[in-house]
Amino acid sequence: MKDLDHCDCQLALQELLLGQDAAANLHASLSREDGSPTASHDDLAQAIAGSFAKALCLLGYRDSSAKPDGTASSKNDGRGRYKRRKSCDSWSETTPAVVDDGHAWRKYGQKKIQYSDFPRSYFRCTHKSDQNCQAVKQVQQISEDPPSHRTTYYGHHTCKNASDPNRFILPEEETTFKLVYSDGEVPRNTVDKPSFQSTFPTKFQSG
DNA sequence: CTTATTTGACCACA
DNA sequence: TGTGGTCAAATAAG
Repeated sequence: MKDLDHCDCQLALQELLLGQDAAANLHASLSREDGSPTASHDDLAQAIAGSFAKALCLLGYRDSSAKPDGTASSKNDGRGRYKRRKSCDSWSETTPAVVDDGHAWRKYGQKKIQYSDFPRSYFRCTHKSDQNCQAVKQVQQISEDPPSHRTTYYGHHTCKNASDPNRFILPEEETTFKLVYSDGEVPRNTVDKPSFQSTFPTKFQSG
């Protein structure tokens, strides 16, 4: 069990709630198989699995496959100055297909990984320069026959264009299932120390 | 034109 | 020195 700070707990709670929400969507979608479904069952199931995986990772019950560093080296000369900063800011999820998480990503690299048959792609937030959003992710195919892709996220979005994480709920269903956050806005975009303590659990008031 | 992707070079670290 | 993460020029797409 790792040390949990407030940020971890709140993010984990978010993910659990999102998973619950996605499960509700899936249930609704399954129980109305006469009409055209608004979201594929696969996507919803992936959303559920992803949310619980993130939550478990945040709570320290899963390895987030993090890199052991924390150094921010600097050299004014050339390229390649990089490195992630905190291992606890990363999590990964594995899905049969690459899913759109609702954020605007821009690919900035691709590498062949030694013990992997498939290359790894590197993405950063499109708003890295506009809004100094530090979110990056890596996507790598793991297997082909049972299609499997692993997406590893580093850092969270701080850009305002970040669409809500309930994106897998299509607009038609949104009015029915949308999570309502404290102020109608997801409190995820405070980088390190968000200061909402009591606002978060006030959702899901049936009314 | 602007914006995104491809791709090899560059760099830090083990 | 090998590996993997990032940069940026060239290229593609809108």
